[in-house]
Amino acid sequence: MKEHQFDSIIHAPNRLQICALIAPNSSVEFSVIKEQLNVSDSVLSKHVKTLEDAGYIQVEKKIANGRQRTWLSLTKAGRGAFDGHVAALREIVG
Amino acid sequence: MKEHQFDSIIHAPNRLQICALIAPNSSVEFSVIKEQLNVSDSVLSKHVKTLEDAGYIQVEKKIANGRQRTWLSLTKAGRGAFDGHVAALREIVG
DNA sequence: TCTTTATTTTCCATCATGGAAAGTAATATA
DNA sequence: TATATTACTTTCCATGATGGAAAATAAAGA
Repeated sequence: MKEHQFDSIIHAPNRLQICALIAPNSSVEFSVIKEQLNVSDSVLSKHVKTLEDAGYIQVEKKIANGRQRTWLSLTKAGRGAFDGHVAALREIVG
Repeated sequence: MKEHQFDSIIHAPNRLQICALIAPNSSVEFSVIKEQLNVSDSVLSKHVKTLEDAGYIQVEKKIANGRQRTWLSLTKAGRGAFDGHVAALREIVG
């Protein structure tokens, strides 16, 4: 059963981009996404939290050579929701 | 020079669908769109006004056998903005 | 211990969106 | 002609989304 479910959590412009940036990778750094989206820390942090609360992304803090960095990855549910949303968009716009 | 401009006026779920429903046609009836989107009169009317104010759609009242009906069509600017937005989405989601 | 780095959370203001109800304009009906 | 009906439109109101700035927090380094 293929999903083609429009998902308003994912549809929000910044969150669509966040998911799209993570999707091709296993995980992406917070700071990298922030730079790509060109948004403030607080804004990105809030969108990340929204996606995390939805169970769509997983947040991991890794400490590599003294620096703490936050890595984001799509959960299985998140990947499914993203793919489903993209499918829904394709269905809408043809 | 092709446009691939993300357009937040068009991105809103209902308006994306409104544009997508009109796009393949020269014009579509208000009531048909309302039925497809399953929204109230007032909601559709307001989204139509938003798109009209943006210069994206043209609203025409036609009176056919006694009944007034409103027909919606994309303006040239609207079609360009819609195509551009779809292109932007494709660029984002790959 | 005091900083610095990397977020996170709070505060605040604005905008978007939606439903319900009232308003409008153009007929149709009694 | 008065009233009703159809097809939206606009207003009112309430809620939720979004963003920036600034304060708060946590972990590691000097």
